[in-house]
Amino acid sequence: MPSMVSEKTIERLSLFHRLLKDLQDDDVTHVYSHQLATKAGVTAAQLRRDVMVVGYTGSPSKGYDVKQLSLSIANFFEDPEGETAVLVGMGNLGRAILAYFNGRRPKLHIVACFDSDPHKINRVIHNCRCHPSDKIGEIVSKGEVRVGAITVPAAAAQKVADELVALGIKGIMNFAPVHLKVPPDVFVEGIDLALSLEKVAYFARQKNK
Amino acid sequence: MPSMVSEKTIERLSLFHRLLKDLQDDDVTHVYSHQLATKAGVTAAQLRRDVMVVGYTGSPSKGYDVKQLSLSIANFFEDPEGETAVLVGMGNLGRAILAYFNGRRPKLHIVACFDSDPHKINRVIHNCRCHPSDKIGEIVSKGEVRVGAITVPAAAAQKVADELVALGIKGIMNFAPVHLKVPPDVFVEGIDLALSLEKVAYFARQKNK
DNA sequence: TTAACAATGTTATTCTTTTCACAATAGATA
DNA sequence: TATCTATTGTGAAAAGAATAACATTGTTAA
Repeated sequence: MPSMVSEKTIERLSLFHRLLKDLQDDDVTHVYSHQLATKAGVTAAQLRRDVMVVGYTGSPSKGYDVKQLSLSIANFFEDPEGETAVLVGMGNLGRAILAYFNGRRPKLHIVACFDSDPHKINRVIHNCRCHPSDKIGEIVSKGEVRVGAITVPAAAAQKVADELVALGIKGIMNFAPVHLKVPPDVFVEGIDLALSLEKVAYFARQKNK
Repeated sequence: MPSMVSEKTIERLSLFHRLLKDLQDDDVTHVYSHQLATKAGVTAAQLRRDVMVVGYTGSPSKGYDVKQLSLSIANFFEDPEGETAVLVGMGNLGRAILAYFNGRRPKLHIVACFDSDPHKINRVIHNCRCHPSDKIGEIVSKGEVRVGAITVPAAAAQKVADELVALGIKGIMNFAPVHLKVPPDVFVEGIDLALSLEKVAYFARQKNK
């Protein structure tokens, strides 16, 4: 792979991809950068710059061909058949995440989930049987899954992360409010709801003065 | 108010604040920038730079006084008694968010929640009675609440946002996968789980090559 | 008392990301 | 066909964020 594409750009491309799919559903065939940009909440210049990295090029008069650009982005992302993932931590948040992803279009499918609470073991929640947390290594074979989500309490998160890494997982969505230490070949996206809320509250206070 | 502090800095300060409270619970009285930085997953230089904005200054030999710095950050954030918020959308995610915030330390408390599904109306979930979505304006008086969370389907999100804005809300956590159009005096934090996951999957693929 | 040390506060530098600006271009119009 | 218009692709400039560097300072120890 040539150059490293920034996280921000990947996020936006993913967003554009979704919007383009929506447009396709509405049988729209062409779209201008500023139209798509408005939907995405970014500037047209930014969008064009992002589109550069996928190599697709539009027409000055017709704008972008919706289908072609969508295909180009998908091709850039190169995820063939839908990805699979595991989820550890079947609390309120874990179950919601599970429902969120396994409910809608099965782009990504959570194939196994885990919890340390014996009461939850073997219960089937949203098409997913719950296994004991300490059996991850036995149930999921190494290299089988590339993505994991952690929705356990903060105190248990690092241990879970270590196990996932040992399993060969290369990408982690971490909902636990702690910084995870992982090897450099593992990508961690931290989603800290309490922090986000704190931020919103701060700027909300700022705004009404 | 003097200068505008960046979102990133606010996030990190909030994180430091949390870590400092944990340290206080463990009766730690002093901490060095590099120690705290390690826990937070940032560099010491960055931490020191962030701490500058709150005006507190540590000692070259003892480092930071945990209690004092914590207080300084709290003071900088200037949220007096705990903030209140409303939540719209009592689906899986909405309920999880509700449990997440109303369960733990009641820094922020969700005081009212709403859903358009008649079956959910008047049910009490996690200490919160569910009201009809179209009655927000009647139940919450204008200016009473500054923060709102949106966990409704994408198609309904903008309408809900408009109502919240009319209510005088200045900060929104938006979990719906759409860009919200709001006046410039309203802050929106978009939390798009599908997008985050897409990003994690992308980098996971990148990492194992 | 003074020198050595280790950590801070802050300035300067580097790096990254966004915005600006405009030449190049494809189609529409006369 | 030639001209006009609106949009793209992209280099250059600007803005923003992270890192590095270092003078300053309080404490310890000889």
